[in-house]
Amino acid sequence: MTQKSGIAAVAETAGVSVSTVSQVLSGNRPVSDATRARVNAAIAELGYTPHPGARSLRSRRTESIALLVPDITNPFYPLVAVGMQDVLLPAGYLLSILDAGSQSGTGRLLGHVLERRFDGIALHIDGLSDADRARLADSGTRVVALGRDIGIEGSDYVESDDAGGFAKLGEHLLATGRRRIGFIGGEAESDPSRLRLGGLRQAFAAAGTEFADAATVFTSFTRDGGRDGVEALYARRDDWDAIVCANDLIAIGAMDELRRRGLSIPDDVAVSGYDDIDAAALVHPSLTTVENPAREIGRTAARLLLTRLAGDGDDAPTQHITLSTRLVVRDSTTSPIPQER
Amino acid sequence: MTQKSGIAAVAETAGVSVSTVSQVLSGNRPVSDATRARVNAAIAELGYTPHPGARSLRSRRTESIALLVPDITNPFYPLVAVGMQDVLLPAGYLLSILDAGSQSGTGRLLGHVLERRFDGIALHIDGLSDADRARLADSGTRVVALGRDIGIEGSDYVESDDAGGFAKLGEHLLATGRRRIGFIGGEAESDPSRLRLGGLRQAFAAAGTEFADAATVFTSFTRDGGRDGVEALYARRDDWDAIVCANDLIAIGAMDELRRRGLSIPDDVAVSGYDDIDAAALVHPSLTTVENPAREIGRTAARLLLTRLAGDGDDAPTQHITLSTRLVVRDSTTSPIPQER
DNA sequence: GCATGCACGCAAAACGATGTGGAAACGGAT
DNA sequence: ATCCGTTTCCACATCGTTTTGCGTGCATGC
Repeated sequence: MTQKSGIAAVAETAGVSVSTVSQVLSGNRPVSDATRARVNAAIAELGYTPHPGARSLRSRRTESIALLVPDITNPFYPLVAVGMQDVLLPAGYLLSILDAGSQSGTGRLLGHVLERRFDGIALHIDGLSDADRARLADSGTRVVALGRDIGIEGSDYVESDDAGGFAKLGEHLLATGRRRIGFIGGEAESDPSRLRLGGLRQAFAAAGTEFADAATVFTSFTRDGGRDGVEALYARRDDWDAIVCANDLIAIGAMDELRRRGLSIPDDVAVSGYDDIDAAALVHPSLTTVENPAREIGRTAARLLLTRLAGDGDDAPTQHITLSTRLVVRDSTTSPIPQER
Repeated sequence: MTQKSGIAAVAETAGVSVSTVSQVLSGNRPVSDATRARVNAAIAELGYTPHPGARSLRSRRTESIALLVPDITNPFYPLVAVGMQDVLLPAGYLLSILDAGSQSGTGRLLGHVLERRFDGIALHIDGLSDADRARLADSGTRVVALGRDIGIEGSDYVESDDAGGFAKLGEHLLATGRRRIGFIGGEAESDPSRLRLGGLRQAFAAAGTEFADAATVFTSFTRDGGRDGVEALYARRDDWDAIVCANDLIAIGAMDELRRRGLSIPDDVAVSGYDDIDAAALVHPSLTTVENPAREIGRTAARLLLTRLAGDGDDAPTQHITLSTRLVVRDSTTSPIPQER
């Protein structure tokens, strides 16, 4: 008893060759029904599982995909993950969610991720350094970007219509008489923050309304960021009548801080967010926000990756998909000031 | 130009043998400083990354660990993940978060996970079927269970002192005069639900107080579960003065449904949760709950796994760590009924 | 000057799969 | 019976590492 292991053991108990077992497994070549049955019986009997290392060594594929997010405790990202999994699992891929811990943690984690040779990587990262971009590009790994273009040759991306959503938000603020608007963005000058602010400006421009130029501060996409943002804004002036935040977590943090300062929401100042995470409907007052179709973003990204992985070609042109967003008006912006002209 | 790839290419440009390169990489054998320097230079020049498949093929290790959770959109789990990552990343392990989608999704995902041959698996799963338990056990993979014992030989587990937390909660309810208490648990008869309920009963027993035997219903650990739970409870009787929920999501769902029925919280009925997720402080009224040290659970679990993986022995006895919990009293249980005796 | 011991490197054998070129077996047509 | 085309299976090379067991060359102790 030579105690073979792996596929060799299966081959032995089935009384066939190693390659035949492999054929049965992969279906790459036809195998007679009788042999196939014997092989399958042997596999079941031994409880055999192919070794993924050996397999990927030959096939250069791992059948697994990574989702790299800046902060898994932001409830937006788990939804994206679930969306991706909706599509990937049925296709036989395993999705690994990797948490960079923060925007700046990306670089550290990227090394680990590339080493693992995932077949594809979905990135929801705002500030990608040039060095990291280069590492990604010549790793040859398929990349799909979420939320913004990542600037890598041949990598598709899917985003939400941030500008459109904020334009609708702008109209709404306008209609309720808000004029002195502060904006709290996420990590330094990140594209999403700018895009969102742009939509807002555009709405005011379209209405030809005078617009006390939105003061903007950049912090981080967290509750703490929201608190800091409010402090920074009120250090400049204290007559804001609306504070627009680049995501819901910031908005919730901002509300904490505004309340601490004795301001009433929405009577003194309106607050709005972005994403429409569950908590947006739970806070008091409930938060006006723009719905960001997280799960659909995940699904779409996964489909883009699968398409690229299947037709293993760089042939197809880069795809860029924009999902529409929806304004969700709640209490944090509604009640006041229908006057002024 | 034979165009070697991988370690062989590195060996060639450094002018050493393949094994020497491997030695430099792993540090398993001493290498002279001069050679080490040349090898490292070659590695940098070629941008070489070891192939993880080939590596794991020989070494039988993947340096990656999986965390399997029932529902990644429950904010409790991302915190656990972050805690694990705190410990694992510095140790050179990559953590993959895998979402089973639901308690029942576990089995489906488990196959995928075992195929991938992670070095270790952290499981936060309540109802593990016997078949799955068997698969896990004879996969030989190191397993650490979170929240409860998983019943696998040699697998450690870390849990929170659920019963203790609920005992404190019980005293609190008692002190505020609550007597007719309903309990909404998670997935059918799951251990955590029972444990938590047990702590509650114990507190009442200790006080020698008459206790309208807690009616219990089991649904799922989600907001929807909370709504269903309230419906089920009120189908039995309608004079509850407190509803204790097995986690915060259930509690939040329950509050939605109670409010829909025109009941006032906490005046008509008190509501409590478990976990102390962010949302617990955000809902209105803010939710009394028991703090579950998610991040610390993650850290502890990771340490247990690492210990097992390092001293590759089944020698050490099974470890069982209980983390203490803390009652967090907020508005959802406080105001009313300090009378009666 | 000769055995002895160290420090370094190397060659070669795994590890467990995939996949290609052929060989054997089998029929059907001539 | 011979020939030819299919079908079905196998041997073998290959993927990129890790890991032993051995050579070297050099300083050391006598």
